[in-house]
Amino acid sequence: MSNQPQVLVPDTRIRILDLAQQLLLSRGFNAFSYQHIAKELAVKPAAIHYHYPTKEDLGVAIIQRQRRRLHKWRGLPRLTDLPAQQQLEAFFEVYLEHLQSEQRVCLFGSLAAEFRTLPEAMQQELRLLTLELTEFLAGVLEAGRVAGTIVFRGQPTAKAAQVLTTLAGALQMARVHDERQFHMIFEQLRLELLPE
Amino acid sequence: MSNQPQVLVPDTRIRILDLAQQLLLSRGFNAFSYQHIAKELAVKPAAIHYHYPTKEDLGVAIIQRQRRRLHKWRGLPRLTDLPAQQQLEAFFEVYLEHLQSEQRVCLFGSLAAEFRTLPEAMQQELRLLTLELTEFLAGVLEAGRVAGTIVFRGQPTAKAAQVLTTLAGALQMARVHDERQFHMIFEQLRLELLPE
DNA sequence: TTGCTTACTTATTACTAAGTAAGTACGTTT
DNA sequence: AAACGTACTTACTTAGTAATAAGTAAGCAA
Repeated sequence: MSNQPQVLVPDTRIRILDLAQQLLLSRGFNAFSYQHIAKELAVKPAAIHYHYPTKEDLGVAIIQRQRRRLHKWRGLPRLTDLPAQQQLEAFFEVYLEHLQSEQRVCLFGSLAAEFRTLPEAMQQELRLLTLELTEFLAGVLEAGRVAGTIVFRGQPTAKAAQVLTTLAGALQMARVHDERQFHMIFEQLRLELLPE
Repeated sequence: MSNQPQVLVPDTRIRILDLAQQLLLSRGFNAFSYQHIAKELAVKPAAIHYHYPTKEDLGVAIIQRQRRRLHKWRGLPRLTDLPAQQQLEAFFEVYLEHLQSEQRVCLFGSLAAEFRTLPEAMQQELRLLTLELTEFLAGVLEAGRVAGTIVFRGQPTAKAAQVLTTLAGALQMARVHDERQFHMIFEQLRLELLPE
């Protein structure tokens, strides 16, 4: 019996997933390889295949983990106890973190462009992720409008889809240009949704 | 001297550029190869290298042509003679054509995701293209607000950047889901900018 | 201690990528 | 008729790609 933490070096399986996600976000799914991962983690490419037999498996695992994280986050009392406009602020905060993280793109923004080259299972997972995101955001927007703290015209679902694509697009803009472009778009969004 | 049109079969150079753009838009820059183009055009890959020595040259040529088309379109009297809100409608029309064209993505939306894997010259061209687009759209929006036909809050440049990224994101959304998603976002945009 | 599992490595297969050098067919110019 | 330029093809190199098969070292379980 040892009181040494068993996970001083985190599970290779998770380190692979973390790095793969990082590479996916910064280069796209078709522009990273098992060799990239292997080199960085100082293992052989075959070791990656051991944990994720095919690249499709790896891609699906990345999206599924993000979906699990969303489900968990969405249900956190720390979040659900907040009024709608603060839930919206918290949601925006996630995108600001994406911006800071030097990857500057979300899963949707990263995978949508090469969508047609993705394995079917990844396409399906990505569809689910965006549906769940839209559904969540639409709920927040609707509650905020009822409470009089969030302002918009039209259907909550339509507005949610618009806000989501704008945020994804704004992160892409930040990558092509710089942070200032993102903040410009971001503040425009806030100005319209949350006027004091 | 023949009165037969010299370009019954269009220049291979142009056919390559057309097909490469189509492939770029539908699969992304890293997911198409000279072999794809060669097979489709029934020539050898080396023939593509003859016209575009490197893939970077080919990519740059695609973006530059799009910039030239924008410059030309922007200056057309048929467009410049219109009032601002109809210029905006004409601009929207271009994105609706993108949607119909079965590629369902614009150059920005296609290249932003894998931006960091692109050759420097392509990055520079893409920056120029988006700057020119934003500048044009900001002008239209400002004129429309002055004329009282286009409605928005904040700076024209900020609003233009927001509209542009929303349109790009909406096309990506259409690819991941379907046309209905695009129209939802698109109508939301029109509802806000052009209320009757 | 035997058997089995986990987590790999080594070595290889089959394929695709971009790019190049040398040659050729053909129409135009001189 | 000779020379030249254009637009290719043929044949190749170099470097990567995902994936698999076979082997191994360490640990646990009966």
